[in-house]
Amino acid sequence: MSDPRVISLEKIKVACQNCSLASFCLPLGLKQGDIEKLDQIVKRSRPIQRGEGLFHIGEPFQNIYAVKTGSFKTFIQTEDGGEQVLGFHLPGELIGLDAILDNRHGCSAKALETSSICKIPFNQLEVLSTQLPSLQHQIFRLMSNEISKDTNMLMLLGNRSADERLATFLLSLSRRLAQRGFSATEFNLSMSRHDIASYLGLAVETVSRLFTRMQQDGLLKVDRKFVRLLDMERLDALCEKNPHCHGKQLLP
Amino acid sequence: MSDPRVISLEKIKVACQNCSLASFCLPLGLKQGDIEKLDQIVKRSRPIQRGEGLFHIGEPFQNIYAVKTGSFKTFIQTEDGGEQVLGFHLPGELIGLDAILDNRHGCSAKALETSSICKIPFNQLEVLSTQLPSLQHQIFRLMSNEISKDTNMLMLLGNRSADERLATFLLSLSRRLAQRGFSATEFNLSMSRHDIASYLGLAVETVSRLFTRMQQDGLLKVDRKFVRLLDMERLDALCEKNPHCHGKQLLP
DNA sequence: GACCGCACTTGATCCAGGTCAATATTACGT
DNA sequence: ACGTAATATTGACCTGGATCAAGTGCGGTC
Repeated sequence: MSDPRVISLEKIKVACQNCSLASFCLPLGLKQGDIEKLDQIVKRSRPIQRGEGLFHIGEPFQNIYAVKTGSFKTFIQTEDGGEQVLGFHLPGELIGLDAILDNRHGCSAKALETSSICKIPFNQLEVLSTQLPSLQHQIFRLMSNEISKDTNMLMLLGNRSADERLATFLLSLSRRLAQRGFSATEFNLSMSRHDIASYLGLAVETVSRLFTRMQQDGLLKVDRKFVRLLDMERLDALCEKNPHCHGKQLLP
Repeated sequence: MSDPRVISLEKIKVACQNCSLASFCLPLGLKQGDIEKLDQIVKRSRPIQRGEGLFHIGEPFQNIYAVKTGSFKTFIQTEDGGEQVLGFHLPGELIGLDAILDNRHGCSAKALETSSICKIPFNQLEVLSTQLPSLQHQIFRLMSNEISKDTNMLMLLGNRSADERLATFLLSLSRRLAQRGFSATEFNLSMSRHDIASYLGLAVETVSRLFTRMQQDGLLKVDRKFVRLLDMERLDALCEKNPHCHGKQLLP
């Protein structure tokens, strides 16, 4: 119908009503009419290039962000010039929830690839959520999820070996991608080895060695950014062998 | 006036209005009348003995808890019989916020000493907070605080040495106790060495050795559970030397 | 297509902190 | 007061993963 060379503005302006991520994101649990009200305060932005920042630590807090496409990392700069990566954010996940308390961002966020985002002015969201109990409930749920995600991460960093950490990380990505309709066994890592290492509390060299060793062991195949998980069984075993989490999985 | 041998029921039934913790806890920012409404859904409990559990991982989520006196730890049992400690909770801090998402507790909580708590049915709190915007706001703030607390912990576990971790932990305790009107330099550790080690991702032996080494270095004095911080300067230096957090301090 | 720069890999070495084992100290029940 | 169990300290040793130091290969530029 339309010329495929022309970028459709419709695609950028997808409303919450039609968004495929609605079932992970703020609209979950809302009635049709309520989604429309939410939709009116959401600002959809032009694409964000790889490496471009979303907000910087210390900046005043105005908006929370929902990833629409692509991926982001949140991080804190260390004084020696390094970065501590705090999290990776896939479509449907919210960024900025840690800033409510002191009205200032507690970390920085930047795009790992060309991405797009929905921007939601938090004070408007707060007002709206007093009017829509199910919206309030969903915000509570998402914040609660953020908290349990972090505590899982604590478990990971607190008492797991390097290979267990990497396996857990890969399976977490796999699961989140699968939820969003992508392949659970083949995907591209949008983040660098450095980012992965920092996130998992390891050295880059260790991550690199682990990838090659896991490949030798037939657990996976890795080529640059591209990963194919071959033996989910044994990868799972690496993750589950430790904590007795009553069916909980580590990492979101 | 009253017989001192008789335990005053008044003391147990302190209402939010008179509670000294109101400035950390849910009532912060509420008008007098609104505090009274909050007060009506809060259930105050009999004292809880050391070692007694508050809730157990996997149990259905009904209430959130605010520590009134004493202290608690939250933790997850590992299958080898050990525990991973997720956090310590002082008066005015909330427990259970991670359970909202899947309506089940994601960790267990138990008292570290004889303690008392306020129990708040979460669904009633949710209803009330749609009516009281400032209550909703305070819940958002407290949850946000929980998130940034955890991300700070990630930084700590991700890239800090053992002595930096212990120093950070001690100063965090010190600051939180001072906020609550206790001494910043002298206090009792209600948790065991084991708990501290688990929380900081270290071995018990390491924690023990660190205490003695820090004592030799004149940083502090430790006798069993009792700690006196002697050289705040150098303890601070141990914490701040690493991350460039724009004035943020690690740990709550 | 040749040069450059950066991300990644691989190898060699080292050490912080874990593990194992032997006391020491305290808390607690009888 | 005593015995037992839990908790904490101390010492000796070992190892996982950090650090240091070369390579290697890919993507971008002119």
